[in-house]
Amino acid sequence: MTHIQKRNPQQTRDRLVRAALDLFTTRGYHASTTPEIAARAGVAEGTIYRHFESKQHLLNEIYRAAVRLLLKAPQASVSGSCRERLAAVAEQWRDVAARDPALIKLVFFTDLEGLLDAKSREIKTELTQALTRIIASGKAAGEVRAGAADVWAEVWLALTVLTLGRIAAREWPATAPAVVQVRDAALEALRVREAPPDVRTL
Amino acid sequence: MTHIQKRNPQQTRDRLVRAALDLFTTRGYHASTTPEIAARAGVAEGTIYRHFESKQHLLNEIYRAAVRLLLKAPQASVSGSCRERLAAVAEQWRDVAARDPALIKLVFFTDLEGLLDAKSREIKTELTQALTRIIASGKAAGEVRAGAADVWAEVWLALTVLTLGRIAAREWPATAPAVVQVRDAALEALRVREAPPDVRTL
Amino acid sequence: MTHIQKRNPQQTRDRLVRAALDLFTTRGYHASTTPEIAARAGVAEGTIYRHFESKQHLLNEIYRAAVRLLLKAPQASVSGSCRERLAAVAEQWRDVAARDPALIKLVFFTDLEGLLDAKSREIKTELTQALTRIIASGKAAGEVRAGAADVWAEVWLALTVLTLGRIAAREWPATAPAVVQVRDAALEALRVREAPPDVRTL
Amino acid sequence: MTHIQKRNPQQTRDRLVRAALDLFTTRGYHASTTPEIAARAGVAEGTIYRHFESKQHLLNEIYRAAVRLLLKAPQASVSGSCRERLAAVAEQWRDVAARDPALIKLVFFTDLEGLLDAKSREIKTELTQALTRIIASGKAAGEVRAGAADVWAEVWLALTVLTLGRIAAREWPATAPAVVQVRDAALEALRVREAPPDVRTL
DNA sequence: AATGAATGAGGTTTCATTCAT
DNA sequence: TATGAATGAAACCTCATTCAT
Repeated sequence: MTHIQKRNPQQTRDRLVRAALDLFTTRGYHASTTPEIAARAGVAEGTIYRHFESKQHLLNEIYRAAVRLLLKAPQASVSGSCRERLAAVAEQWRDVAARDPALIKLVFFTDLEGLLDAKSREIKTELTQALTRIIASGKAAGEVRAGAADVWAEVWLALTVLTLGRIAAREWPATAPAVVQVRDAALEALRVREAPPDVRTL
Repeated sequence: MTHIQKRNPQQTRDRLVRAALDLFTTRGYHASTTPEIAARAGVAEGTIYRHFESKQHLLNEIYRAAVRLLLKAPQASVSGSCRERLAAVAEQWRDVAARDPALIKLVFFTDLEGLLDAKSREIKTELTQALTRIIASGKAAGEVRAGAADVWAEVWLALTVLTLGRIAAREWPATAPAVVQVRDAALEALRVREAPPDVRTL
Repeated sequence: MTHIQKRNPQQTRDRLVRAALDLFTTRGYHASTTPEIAARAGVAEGTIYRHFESKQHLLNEIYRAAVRLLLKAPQASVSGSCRERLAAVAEQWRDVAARDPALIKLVFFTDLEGLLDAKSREIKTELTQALTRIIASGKAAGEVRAGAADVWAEVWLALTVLTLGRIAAREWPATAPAVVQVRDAALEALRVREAPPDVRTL
Repeated sequence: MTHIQKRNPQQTRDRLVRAALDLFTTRGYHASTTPEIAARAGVAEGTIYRHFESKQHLLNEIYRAAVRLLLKAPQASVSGSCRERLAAVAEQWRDVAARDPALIKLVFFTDLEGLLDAKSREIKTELTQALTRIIASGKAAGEVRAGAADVWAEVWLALTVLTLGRIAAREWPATAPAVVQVRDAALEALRVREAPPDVRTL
């Protein structure tokens, strides 16, 4: 009667993560049911609970993994001018959006109000903080227009996310003219310049 | 035994709309139950269905009313330079955000994936179209930087919405420096200038 | 599709209480499922939750009602000798056992470990306390053998409950010789005598 | 990858029995899950089913072992007066209660309604029968008050079990005054006397 | 004999909706 | 129009049991 599939447990977990990610980002969290998730992963419903404490824990684990992936970009980009560093982050994120749109949708386009736990909320703020640090250093170097660094971070993020959303939705290819238009608009908004010649070296 | 409240039917409907709006924008649609909505409106559960076909119809009616309200701003602003018109729209929307934050949250910050009907999706596109028209006219007048008008509309909207969200969340007062910073950034991004002197008039 | 039964809500509640009482005392709490309870009450499963917060609350409400009923006996019996008062309690409880065996089974023969809430545990101790008070007054009057009153209460209760169980199980009629045998054994165990003549009156 | 513990199979079985006994008597049968039992026994979930057909079989085997142990006392006590024999049984059972409270709890204080199989129910009746035989012989010798022997057996058992419960729960030490009080009350209830002088021997 | 991932029936509970009053 | 008890499908989750390893 019972047909037990033997599989590498990591494999099962991965299938569940993928199924949940896809459903959460298309239907939303509440509209994605555990039977659906299990069916899409090709496992029994109970199997979900051998790998995750609850549906909400499943969401949070996926969410944190996604944010952690996005955090790599600003964390890796430590050298170069502010402009170059922001460009590097945007480029890597566009790659993610093209390769795995669901990740982008989960982090930036899914309403997770009241579903994220403390750890998830914390890592989420790290994202804006990482951007704020890049811009703050750019300000110190005179590359950025006057204004609060965290606000500039939000401005840049809002416009970058606009692009990511279209790429993730396959509405814009990653190389569309609109992508360049928005990217330049973001830099223009902050008036991020190349580092000016260092006066002291003269 | 049953205690029937005699009330102006419009009043009852309004109370339901307000209750639903508040709940949808704080808890989200799925997490807001019809018993809760009725309780907050001070009516019986069944009363909802005297005024709305279903919970989803209720949402759509509220949504359309909200978008219609926001549409007033671009539709009213028919004269003046592009810069002036955008400024007028932003100002009116900031007023809305300060006065009735839930409206802003519903339209711009609530995930309504799969819940909106055709009519709602249609009126939503009217919003960006109205903005696009303003910018297109600005482009014709040479006030806006090169680039697709609908993309500029999205850029301006993304930054304006960023501000509205903070105002609606009571995180920024409508007159905060950050509001000015973002507003100017948006205009700078599009490089929206005052109308240049009309050569033909010389 | 849906067929809504209109009934007096109190009636529905009573039917649920009766169904749950019967099932809890025959199958046990855990083995009685909510579908079974609803079916036996002739209502839909969801109806349970309009009347009780949860299955466990349902149990506790029934439990307290049962104990409250049993408490009436010792509370009513305020006058007379200790022997008479205990006899009165036993008689009333035997009536309950004959009339509504499930009540007796729930209070004395169902394992409710970990299922009773604080209020229920509290009212349960009132039962032994009420008995202890009767015996303590008997001791003061010299009607009861030496020994801790609360222990005598437990002894009397153990033997009375033995009888109640058989009556409730319909194994003994309320008037069986065994009932008399155990009742007298209980009184003998405590050596509950009629009140001796009050020396002071001589 | 799988780590197989090599152990004496009897040892594994014993660990499972102990774990189940402990859990069944603290949480109850239904509230004790097989994963919990396995965890407490330090074995894998599946291992339970190498030693027992099912959870219910496990319960029944434990139950019968427990009753068998308790049966030793009345079966061993074949000589002496009725009073002495009952005293011997009680003493041995008090030892069990002090040494292994779970056994006492399982047999006398756990609701096993609907869980015991025919064999278990049968051995359980042997317990009262053994007591009944002791009392019947006492009656024949004129040591016990008039009344049905099986009822006296139940009376004596009810009071003895009262004591065992308190000892098992560590609420009374085995030598508490209350223990003596209840023991004597039981004997008094039956009016178990020392054997009267045998008239025929005069 | 032992493992433990997988199963799936079935548990409790929620909630949008209905309809007799 | 309003009520609110009733409905029942369906949600999330548990857990005794199986079986490939």
